[in-house]
Formats: sequence, structure tokens, C-alpha cells
Amino acid sequence: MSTDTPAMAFIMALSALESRLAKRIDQQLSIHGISYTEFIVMFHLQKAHAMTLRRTDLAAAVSLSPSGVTRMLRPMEKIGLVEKEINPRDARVSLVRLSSGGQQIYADALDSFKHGSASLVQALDKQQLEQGLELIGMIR
Amino acid sequence: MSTDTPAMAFIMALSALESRLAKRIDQQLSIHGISYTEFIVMFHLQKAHAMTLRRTDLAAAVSLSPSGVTRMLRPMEKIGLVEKEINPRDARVSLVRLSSGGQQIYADALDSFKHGSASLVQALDKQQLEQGLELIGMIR
DNA sequence: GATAGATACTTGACTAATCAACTATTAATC
DNA sequence: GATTAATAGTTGATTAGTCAAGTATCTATC
Repeated sequence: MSTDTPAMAFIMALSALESRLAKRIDQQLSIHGISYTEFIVMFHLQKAHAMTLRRTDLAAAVSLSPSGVTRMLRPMEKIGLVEKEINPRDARVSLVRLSSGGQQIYADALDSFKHGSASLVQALDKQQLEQGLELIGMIR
Repeated sequence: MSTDTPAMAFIMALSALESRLAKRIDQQLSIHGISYTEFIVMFHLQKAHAMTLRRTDLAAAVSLSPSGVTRMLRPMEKIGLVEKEINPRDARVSLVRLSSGGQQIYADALDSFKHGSASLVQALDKQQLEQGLELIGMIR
């Protein structure tokens, strides 16, 4: 039986880690009534001009399929986190804006997320974090 | 508006990376007719004594819920990758063994996975891989 | 200015996973 | 040895996402 390679061990460790982290983060965000994916959506919306994005751009930002975006935004609209808006220049596109209620919830969730992240990586010093970020950036 | 922290950026970059990697790996493994999760299950079975594990232990190994294991093993049994076995000492437990057909498919998939992993991290040298593994290990 | 093709999005059918509740069995205690 | 509690696993209902196909609109070309 052939032996495992370092690259393989690395990839598997990364997957296992992310699986654990995502569960932890989801749990922490559930206090605010949102999922990790929803948080990431709100993160990108908040950063965008006028806190508004096209669904397609959102899909690219969060690595989701177009239909995935449609489906995940539906409940977010229903509870008022985001609002749908039309683009007068192009009737095909459907714009999504972070509502003011959504902004408030995002601000609260962001705070939780920051604390949660800090706690997760507390064993790493500033330099190691930077190193990690650099390594991540090198993986295509 | 408060600014993002390094820890937060790190965690989000990690999630985004894993999301991309998992899709890439899934695609590569699909040639062998298995998913990434199925590969990981087979990986753990192959390493286990007699290539056999209890469903509970498998759940822990792959970070899946007990019902998740039940559901993912069903099709694997159906196509003969794994076999169910009873434990004469304890009628509650249901053992799972990697079948000989499963071993063959695993061997092929392992080969793909090794090449895929190597290609994904090709920009990292041996030392950086070790560094990365160490960092991963420090995140709780 | 009609038509062919590209783009943006939604929908139906499906897969993968979760949780809570349940069954079956084993272990522990009185 | 009966009863209580713990453990192993499955199932029903639900959620999150995918892909392929469909609709609507826009762009380009003749």
C-alpha cells in the first residue's frame, strides 16, 4: 500500500479543519439568527457600493451557483435582511441591497465573528497569521 | 464602520480556499465515481484494522453526524464499495468494511487525489507545506 | 429593424446533510 | 433478575445546495 504524500496530508488537514471551523462559526452566528453563508453574503454586500450587488456578482463573491444565490436570498428577503431592487438600465438584473435592519444585524454578527475568529486562531501570533494568509494565497 | 481584523480575514480566506479546493477535488474524484466525502470515508476504512470500522467511529473520523453516516453509506453499499458486517459481541453496532472492489477503486482514486493535491499546492515548497501543517495544527 | 446569440435569473428535480425522535440492545444498580 | 440509564443506529422532516432546462431581456449583426 502506497504511502500518503505531504501535499495530500496538507489538503486533508485543511478540509478537516474547515469542517470543524465552519460548524463552530455557524453555531456562534446562530445567536444572531444567521448562517455562516448568510454572514458572508452580508459581508460582501456591506463592502459594496451602496451596499448593493447584482445576484451574479454575489454568486461569484461567495462561490455559489446562481440558483444557490436565488434560493439563499429568498428567506433573507422574507426576514428583511436584504431588499430586492430593480435596475432601470437592465431589466434582467435583480439587485440586492443590505437593508437597514440587515446592517444592524450584520454589525452585531460581525462583532461575534471577530471574537470567534480571534479565539479560533488565538494560538497563532501576528506573524504566523500573516504567514498563513500568504500560504493560503499561494494555493491556486 | 469598524475594520476587519487579521484573524477574521484569515478565517474567511480559509473558508473561501476550502470551498474552491473541495469543488476541484470533487470534480477530479468524479472520474472514479466517488465524492470527496466518500473518498475520506474510504481513506479511514483503509487505514483501520481489518479495513473495518463501527459507524460511530467513522462518523467521528469524517466529522459527520450518525445519521449522515447512515445516509452516505447506503449508496456505497449498493454499489459495493463497502460491506455491512455484524458484531457478534454487540448487536447494536454495525460494522463497515471496505470491500475488495472498494479497495481497488480507492487505490485508483488515491492516485488521482495525490496528483490533484500536489498540483493544488505546487507553489509551496516542502518547508512551506510543513509550516502550513503546523499552523493548521495550532488552530483549535 | 429582425434575428441570433449572450446574459441574468428562476424553477424542478435531485443529492447531501442536519436534528429530533424513535427502536434496539447493552451495562449498571438496586 | 428487574429497572434505569447509556449507547448504536435509523428514520421523518427540513435545510442548503447543485445542475439542466426554461423565461426574459439585452446586444450585435445583417
